[in-house]
Amino acid sequence: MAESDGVDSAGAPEKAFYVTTPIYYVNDAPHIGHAYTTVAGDVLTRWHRQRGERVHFLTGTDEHGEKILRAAEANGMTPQQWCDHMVESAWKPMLAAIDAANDDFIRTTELRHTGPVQQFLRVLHDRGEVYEGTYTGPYCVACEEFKLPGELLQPGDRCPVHDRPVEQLSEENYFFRLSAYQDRLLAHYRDHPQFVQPDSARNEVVRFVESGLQDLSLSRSTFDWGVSVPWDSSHVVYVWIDALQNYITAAGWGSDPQRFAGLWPADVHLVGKDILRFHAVIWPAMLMAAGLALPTTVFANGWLLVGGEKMSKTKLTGIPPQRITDHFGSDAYRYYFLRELSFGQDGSFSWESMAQRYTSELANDFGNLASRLTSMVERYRDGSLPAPAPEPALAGALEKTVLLADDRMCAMDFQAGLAAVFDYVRLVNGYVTDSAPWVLAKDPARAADLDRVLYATAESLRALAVLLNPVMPKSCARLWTSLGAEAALGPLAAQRVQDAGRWGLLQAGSQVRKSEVLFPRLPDDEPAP
RNA sequence: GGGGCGGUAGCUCAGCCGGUCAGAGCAGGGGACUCAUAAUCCCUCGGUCGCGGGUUCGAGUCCCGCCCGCCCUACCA
Repeated sequence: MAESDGVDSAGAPEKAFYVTTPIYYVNDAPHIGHAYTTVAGDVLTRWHRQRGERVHFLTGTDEHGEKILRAAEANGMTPQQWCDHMVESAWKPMLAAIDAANDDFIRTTELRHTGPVQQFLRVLHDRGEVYEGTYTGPYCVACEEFKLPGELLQPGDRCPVHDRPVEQLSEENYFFRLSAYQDRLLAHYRDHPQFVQPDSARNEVVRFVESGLQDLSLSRSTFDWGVSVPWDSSHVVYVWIDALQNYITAAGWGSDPQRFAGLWPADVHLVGKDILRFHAVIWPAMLMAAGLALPTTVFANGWLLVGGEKMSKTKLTGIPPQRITDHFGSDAYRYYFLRELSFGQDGSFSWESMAQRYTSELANDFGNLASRLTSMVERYRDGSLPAPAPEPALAGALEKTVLLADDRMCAMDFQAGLAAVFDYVRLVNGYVTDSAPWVLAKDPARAADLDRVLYATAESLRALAVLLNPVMPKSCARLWTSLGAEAALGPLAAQRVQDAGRWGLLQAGSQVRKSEVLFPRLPDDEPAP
C-alpha cells in the first residue's frame, strides 16, 4: 500500500483528515464531559496518524458574549484579560492533563478569527442571505435581558431570576434566512446518511427540520463584547454564529486559501449532544449560504452521567479531569472513557468502575503481560530476543484483531475497537500460560520451543504497542523501549496500523529490558476532593 | 401535547436484514500454575431478554397497546 508523506503525486498537499472539538466557553470550568469529547478527537486523530494519514486536530475556546462580559466585570478585569486568564489557568492545563496532541488551538478573540468572521458576514450579506428585522421576545427589565420562552416560570411567564412577569420587547436585529434551507438540509440528510451520527441524533435532527425552520437573528445590540457586524458597528455578531465559524477560520478561510484547501471540509465535527442542532442545522445552512462545502460528519457524543444524573455545575457534579488523571494518569483516563462508554450514547462514570477497569484490564491483563515477557526474556535469554518464528495460533488472531480494531476505530466505535485489542491481550495471556515457558526453560532439549514462545509473546506486544499508542501514548512508548524495538523498526510513531498485524517484524537480538511496570496497582479508594 | 432513544444475568453492556441469540466482561464459587504488578489460566453459579396482545412453522429480534427512564421541542456554551 502507498505510504503517505503528506504530498500526493501531483505535489499538492494531500487533504488532511480534519477533526474538530467544540470550542469551549471559557466561563465554564473544564469537566470530564469536555475532556471526553477532546479525548475522543485526540484518539481518533492519533489513530489516523498512525495509519500514515496527514491529520489535523483542532480545539479551542469561545470567548465572546454577554456572560463573559459580566464575569470579567465581576472579577475586575477587561473581558480580554478574563479570557486570557481562563485559557491559561483552566483550559490549556486541561489539555495537558489529558495529553491531547491538538495541532491548533483557536480562540475566537484572535484576529485570525474575527477578521474572517466579518468577511463571512459580508459574503452572506452580499448574497442576500441577511436582512434587517425585528426580534420580539420575553424580556426581564430587572435582568435587562431577553429570556427564552422555555425558561420562564409558569403560570404567568415570570422571570426565573426575579420571579416577576416578563414583558414582550422588540429589538432591531439582522436575520439569517435559515428558513430557506429546510428542503436543502433535508435533502442533504437524506443523501448523506453519515452526515449526522449516531442514528439517534440524526433522527432527532431530521424530525426537527421537518417541523419547520424559522429565520435566525444573528446580531445583538444590547452589549458590545463580540465581533462587530461589518456594515453596522452598533451590532455584534450573535455568539453562536461567531463560534461556529472557528472551524473554517482556523483552517485558513479568509486568510490563507492554500491552507484552507488542504483542510476543508472537516471530516468530523465532534460535539456534545446538547449542541447538536447548531452543528447539524444552522452550521450547514450557513455554509450552504456562503457556497462552502459541508463537513462530512457531525458526531454527537452522549453525556456522562454521574450517580445517574447529568453532570451539572450547580449540583457540583462537574468533575475536573485532573482529579482523575492525578490518580490514574492520563493514559488510563483516555483508555477508560473510550473503553467503558459507547460513544454516542449517554454513559455513567464512577470512580469504582474506573478503578476496576484500571486494575483488571490495564494492570493485570496488559501491564502484567509485558512484565511476564520482559522478565522471562531477561531471565532465560539474557535480554536478547530469540529469532522470529511462526506461531500460527497467534498470528492469525492478531491479523483479525488489527483489521477489526482498525475498522471500529475509524468508525468511531472506540468501545468495540478497544474490546477487540483487549480480547487479543487475553488470548496472549492464555497462550503464555498454556505454553508454560517456565517449564520449557528447565529442559535444554526444548530450547527451540522456549524461543518460539518468547518471540511470539514479544511480537504480540509489539503489535499491541502500535495499536494502543493512539490511546495510551505514554505507556506504549515505554513498552516500545522495553521491547528494544526501535533499533530495528524505528520510532513507535512511525509504525503503521496497517502493518501491525504482520508477523515477524521484531528482530533477533533485540534488547528486551524489564522496565518499571506500565500500570502499577493503585489503591481503589477515591481521594477526598 | 409532539418527537427521539433506551429498559437483556448482581453490575456494565453485545446481540445487523426474525430461525444454536440466550451471550461477553466484571463481581461470586471451585480448581490449575508460578514467568509476572498477591498477577495469569481453566471450570462454574446465574437471566420467563420491562408488561400484555398480535404476525409467523419460528420473535430480545417485526406490528399494536401499556409501564418506566433519559433526552429534544429554536436562538441556554
